[in-house]
Amino acid sequence: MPELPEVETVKNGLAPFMDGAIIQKVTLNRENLRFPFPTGFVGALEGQRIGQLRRRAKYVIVPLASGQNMLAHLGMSGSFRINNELAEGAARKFEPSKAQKHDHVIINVLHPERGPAEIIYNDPRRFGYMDLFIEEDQSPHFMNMGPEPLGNQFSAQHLADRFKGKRTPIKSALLDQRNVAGLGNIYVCEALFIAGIAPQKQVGQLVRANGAPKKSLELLAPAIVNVLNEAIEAGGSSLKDFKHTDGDLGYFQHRFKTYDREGENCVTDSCNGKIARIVQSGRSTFYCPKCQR
DNA sequence: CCACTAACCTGTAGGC
DNA sequence: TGCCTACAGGTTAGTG
Repeated sequence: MPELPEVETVKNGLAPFMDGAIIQKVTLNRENLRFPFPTGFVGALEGQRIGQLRRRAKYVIVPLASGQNMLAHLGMSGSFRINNELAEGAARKFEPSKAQKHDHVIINVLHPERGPAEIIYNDPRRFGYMDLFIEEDQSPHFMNMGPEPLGNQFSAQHLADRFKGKRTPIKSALLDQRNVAGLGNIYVCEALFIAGIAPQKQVGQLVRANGAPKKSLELLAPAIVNVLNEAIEAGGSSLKDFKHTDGDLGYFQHRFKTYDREGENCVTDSCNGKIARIVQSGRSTFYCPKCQR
């Protein structure tokens, strides 16, 4: 599930309980998720004071006083939930939460203001994973990764540089984390709709001979930024009060213009087209064949 | 290097 | 109710 906006929301939901807290105990209910936990994983975490949580692409990063960082990728179905006495509906005195199916990791933290909490990672499909790293640019997870779409390294020109002379369909190119980090199936469909670009369009066709981005590519970069920012805002509104984060972090409702709307009317006023679904490199693409060329 | 497929794993929705 | 198939928000190993 989680793409950049969801991971940002998860990070923001965890931060009030984890930033500045001490990790008291880490429980692994199995020895691997998608990959084995790294050797010494529990020892590297227990006893550490946590710095300020951050996000890179679809990873939540937990900095530790030791200089190491823990990272978590939620895969398709990963989520965190928080058990803390401040959370709505929780017992007044902190007590361990009832175990649920697919709870794989439990991190007990003690926060100086919010007291003890359990941070529980649940992941039915186990496509998620956790790892440790010291330097971000030396970690294999980040080494070849493209820029943050919400950072200042990202622009239409950056995409033009990556796309020049290539014949990859734009849909696949935007899912490729080396071009731009953090996009997934939903927000790629949404951004292409906003920019009016057909998902099959070959990326080289969006670049002029002199290497400058064509008009539609100029529209795409801000479309990506806007789609992500709006989704983050929608997720953020569900977190306004951390007392309501008792449930899962990782899933929130958002209205999409194309995603999962096969056969429905295009939302563009002047368009009488219907949203189509095609399959590109094994994944569903939703788009309006009339608006997107 | 490029483009595509299969694979990882479990749950759920829909057809019959 | 049950059985079967298709599909799900991500990544990566392998193929040609």
